[in-house]
Amino acid sequence: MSLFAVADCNNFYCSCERVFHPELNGRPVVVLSNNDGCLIARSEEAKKLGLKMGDPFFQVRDLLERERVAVFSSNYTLYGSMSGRVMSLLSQYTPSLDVYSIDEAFLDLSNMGDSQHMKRYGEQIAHRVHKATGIPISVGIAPTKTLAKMGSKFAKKYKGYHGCCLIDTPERRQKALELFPVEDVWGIGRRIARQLAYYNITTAADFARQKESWVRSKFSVTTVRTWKELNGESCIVLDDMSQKKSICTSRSFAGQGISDFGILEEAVANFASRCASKLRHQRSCCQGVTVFAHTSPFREDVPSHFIQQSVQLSVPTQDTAEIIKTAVGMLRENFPAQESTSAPALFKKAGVIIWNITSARVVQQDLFDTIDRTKQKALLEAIDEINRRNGHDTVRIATQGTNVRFGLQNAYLSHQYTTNIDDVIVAKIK
DNA sequence: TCTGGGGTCCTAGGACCC
DNA sequence: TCTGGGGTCCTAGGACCC
Repeated sequence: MSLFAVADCNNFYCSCERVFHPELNGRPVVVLSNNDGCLIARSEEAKKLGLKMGDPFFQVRDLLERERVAVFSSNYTLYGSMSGRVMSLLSQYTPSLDVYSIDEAFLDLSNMGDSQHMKRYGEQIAHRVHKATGIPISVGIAPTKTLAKMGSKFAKKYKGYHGCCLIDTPERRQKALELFPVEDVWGIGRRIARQLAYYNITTAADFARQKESWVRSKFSVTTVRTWKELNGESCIVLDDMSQKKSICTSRSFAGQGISDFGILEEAVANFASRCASKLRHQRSCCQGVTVFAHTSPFREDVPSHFIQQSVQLSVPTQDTAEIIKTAVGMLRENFPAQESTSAPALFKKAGVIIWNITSARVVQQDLFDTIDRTKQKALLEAIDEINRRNGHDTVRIATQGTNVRFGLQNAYLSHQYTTNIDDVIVAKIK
């Protein structure tokens, strides 16, 4: 009999900031996206003020000030490091840990004894993680991942669970399903929830009660799997997520946007370089490269422009220079010619995606290849090593430029408490 | 004025082949 | 006027996730 736990960090980014600002406990806190664009994390107090996920910062700024909400720019170095601490602790409680996202992981608890003891086990996990890292978490335990996710939401909502909700018996499952809105089920998004509402299906129990053939006829196999999981049949398998099948690096640009080709080219070169670096980090090569750039989708007063082009390379590569050259080449081909009469396109966001990813060990050679791949590999390894020691982009390709003119806006950035020696908190003893 | 970033899987439809 | 049938592969777009 299968049994899974999911451990979910509560309002993770906000909790990370609070670890180093304990005075913010009990107060509303929000964390902003890149460029301080919109809200991507809210503490419970902030949620109660009516602040929504994705709210544009400039629209809620007055409210934030009025309610004295603590505001932070996103600090991914800090969150990544705190996530590592949490995951490392969780791994001690299971033979098999699946890290699902920066703030969430599944623990396989199958064949680890009577499920009745698991309630206590889950509480221990929650308690230990909180005590050791300062991050509060919610644990859900059930025979399927979808039910476990449901459990973690109950554990988060009701303090009485002491951090862990166990949904093991059919009776408990039925009760939980009845109390749970179908749109909150893992795997049911806005679109499907709307269709279900049309059939008067509003709770998870309503959905679970339907016939499998009906679900199959109306939705895709993914939704059928969700339905099975709600009925206690475990069928969602997470594959290894450490080896990405596509890698994307993209940014929005602060302010008006970019109209100058040279600056956009430099940005794209840097995105391509980051992609190549992530690719080598997971010891892979890619054969597909996509570049895109577009104007703001929110502005109707200026001309909109979308650039997107992909290409398949003849030989899989992990070379920074080659990926930059490919991406920048496609950008140049598609960049709109400036007409003196009209205003230039203001590009607000751009990015590079690499795909068709394979292991670096088995690269299919091309008969007509003109590059000395062995020599190139040695060069890349040397560059990665220098950048690893001295900070990334110490050595870079000329197209990447020397100054970051499209720099991020992050006015409310906290320190690198856990990864930079100069930022480590100093304790004062009185 | 100011609206994130990075992924996965599924499906429909077109291209192409015999 | 009538214009096969079946299969595979690829891709774009949609839906979902955090």
